Amino acid sequence: MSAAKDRLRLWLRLLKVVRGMEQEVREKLRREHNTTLPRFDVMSALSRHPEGLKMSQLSGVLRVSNGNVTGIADRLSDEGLVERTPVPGDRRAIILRLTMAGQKEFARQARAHEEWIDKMLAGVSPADAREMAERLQAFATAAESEEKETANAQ
Amino acid sequence: MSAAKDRLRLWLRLLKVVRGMEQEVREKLRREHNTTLPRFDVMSALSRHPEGLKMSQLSGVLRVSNGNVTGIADRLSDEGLVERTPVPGDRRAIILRLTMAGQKEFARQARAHEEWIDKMLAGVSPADAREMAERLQAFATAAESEEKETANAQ
DNA sequence: CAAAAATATTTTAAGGTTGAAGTAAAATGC
DNA sequence: GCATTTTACTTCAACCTTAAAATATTTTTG
Repeated sequence: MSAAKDRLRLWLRLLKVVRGMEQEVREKLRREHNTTLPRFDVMSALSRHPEGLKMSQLSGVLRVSNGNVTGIADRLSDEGLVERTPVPGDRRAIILRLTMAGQKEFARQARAHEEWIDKMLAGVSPADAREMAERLQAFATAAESEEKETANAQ
Repeated sequence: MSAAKDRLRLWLRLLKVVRGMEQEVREKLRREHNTTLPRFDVMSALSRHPEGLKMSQLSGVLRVSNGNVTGIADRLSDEGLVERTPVPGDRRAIILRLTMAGQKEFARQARAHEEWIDKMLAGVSPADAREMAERLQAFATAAESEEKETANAQ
């Protein structure tokens, strides 16, 4: 009976902590790097795929809509941080890739980002961090399989 | 040295879990209740304050900008779910309050919301939920005092 | 092969979000 | 008391976000 309340309380706490930290990251990105979290996320995904990603792959990885990525790519492209190149053999598709300038800029941002997080979570010991990460991992996979089951059940 | 990496990993995991759940909640609110998370949040805050809240109190509680609440209140008001009443003695201020219809509608939504969360976190035992909530609480307060210290240091 | 279906992306409309600028009213200071 | 500052709120411009519609291209199918 109270299980639901305990879980709800956990959820509200998670939401509060994550939103608070996220807001701080957004503000620092804006003030210190003149960018936004969605832009950072896009560049981060691209930096993990130096060969570039198709628009649809990118929106898949980031779990956002296609149209969303279009707009962000437009703006990053205006600033010369990413480039669009055609996919040989499929004239519908486009590959998005960090430019040299984009790689450099992202490296700077990522360094700062890691420091911010380290400071924000300074109260969590590395061991605790590893343990909690593992537990969250368990949720995530459990939640996903649950989701699939529900989807299949319909 | 690797402490920063451990904390970063924890952060990315937290972000992933919370974003995933949040997205699911958003979608369910949209599809099953024809509303949005920000609207739900506003109504939730108002339901905890039956006497109503001034616009500025509301944006303070929700930690969003003033202008933000204005827009959401406009739309909720159009649908008759909240009402604005003047504050006697201060013609600048406005009290926002759930209407009867708003209270009823929010009660429905909150019931469903609690169930969704309970299902999503079904893999977490009540005891684990309580323990994690407590730990997160510790972060939050630690992070806040850290923030204040940094602010003071400048 | 031509019609139909599927795929990749962009555009659009509606809402959410912010910081900054604008308006109005109240409080403060001289 | 009146000028200044502060407070409460709204408006604005820019960006993020989505689902749905529109475009263009490729694949499938009859």
